[in-house]
Amino acid sequence: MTSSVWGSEPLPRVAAPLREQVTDRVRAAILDLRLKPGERLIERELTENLGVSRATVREVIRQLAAEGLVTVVPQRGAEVTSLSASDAADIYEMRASLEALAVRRFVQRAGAEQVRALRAAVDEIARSADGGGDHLGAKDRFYEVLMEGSASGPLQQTLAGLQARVRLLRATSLSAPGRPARAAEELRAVVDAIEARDADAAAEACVRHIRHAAETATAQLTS
Amino acid sequence: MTSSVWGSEPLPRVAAPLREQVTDRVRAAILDLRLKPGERLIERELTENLGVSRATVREVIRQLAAEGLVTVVPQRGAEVTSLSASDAADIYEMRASLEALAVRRFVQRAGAEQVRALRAAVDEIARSADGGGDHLGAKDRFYEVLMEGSASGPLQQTLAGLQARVRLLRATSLSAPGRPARAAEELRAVVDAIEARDADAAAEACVRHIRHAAETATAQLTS
DNA sequence: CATGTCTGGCTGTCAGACAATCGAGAACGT
DNA sequence: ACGTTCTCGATTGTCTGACAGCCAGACATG
Repeated sequence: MTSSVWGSEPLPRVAAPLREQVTDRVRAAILDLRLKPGERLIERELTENLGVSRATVREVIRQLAAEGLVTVVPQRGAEVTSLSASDAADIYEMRASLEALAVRRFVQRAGAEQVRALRAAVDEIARSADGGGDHLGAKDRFYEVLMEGSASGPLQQTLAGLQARVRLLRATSLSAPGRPARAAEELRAVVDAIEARDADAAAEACVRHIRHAAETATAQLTS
Repeated sequence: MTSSVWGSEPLPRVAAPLREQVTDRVRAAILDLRLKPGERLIERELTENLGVSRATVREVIRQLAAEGLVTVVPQRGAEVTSLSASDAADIYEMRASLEALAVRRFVQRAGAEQVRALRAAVDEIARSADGGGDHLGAKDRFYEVLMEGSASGPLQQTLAGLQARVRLLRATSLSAPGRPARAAEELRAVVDAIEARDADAAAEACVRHIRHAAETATAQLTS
């Protein structure tokens, strides 16, 4: 490959179109619960608060709708998606299946460097679990590495959508005492299996992790 | 349920927003290969051919991009997605996982009436396999019933996206001689297990079916 | 032949406009 | 006082027209 001279391939596209910056802003607002589930998104308000035209706002809303973060009701507009308990259960189950797949792909496709990065990420999570540190951010980095290494566009896209929706619940599920530490441990098991290049064990550990997350989350939800 | 008075639930939404009609048209064009993978979608052309404004066209494109049917390159516009062999493999694997889940949900949630409908659908597929009939349409109906009975919004949405992408390949994968008949048989096995309310067996049969489909498809692709 | 320049074709974004529709409150009849 | 109908403001759905910026390929130049 001649690409090794210039770093990585086609060029990761730096200059973000305005529409994407706006999408990110709104998505962040939703995930931070500054916009709460069920709340209506009025186009005019968004144009004013974000300083962009209505056309742009509408494209952004469609984008977020496709990600499942907002729900559009014809002739009434968009509101922040609020998930039913059964939706939540299904989403966790889907995540379990697909992340297991992602982990398998990681074992097949990732290089030694990426395995190291994943190990580093899980260590960071563990550190942030007991003590200080940006736990959410650390987890994000973990998944970033995982997706990068599994090298599958379709998987990445789909899982991103699922994860975003999980985060609509995460604010509650994370609050369970002691959960972060155990989560870190479960993820460590995944990485252990990956380092041993044991795809089956890694996938299984991954499923176990998400099942646990789902349990604590739904426990919070129904209480 | 009071809904039995008025037929089925919230109201299936009859008057489709123009945007959705257009989306359907373009999607159909892509799946029929009237727009071939790699072909560019020029906004102005679409506005003329479809008789709608550019704003509407752009929202449609974003929608299809989210479904994975078109790929947008910043500053260059959209083109029909062309899938790599590895993408195809991943998509089939994802489908296997998620449809297995859907089948499980169907076993849990579907009523006797829906099981009957599913049986009818698979019979229809078998009939269309050897002889005349709309094979594609029959399969669509099968999945429609399956999704309806599994009663999961997230699952339905995600699987719809995957299926659409599979169809980008299906024109080739279906051409394998004798494949329709065996596909019908595999699906019958799924329904058998469902009728026996054996979720595990049903899920397994489902995975087997999609693995086979994936094999014949990729065999065609790499040849 | 390699390099620099120009130009047409598209996309990205904006502003403003108008009809259709929904929801809530006002007006009404009983 | 209560249910029904009417009315109106708020919002979405869609269109038109416009303009700047970017990209690729044609063209000119040394």
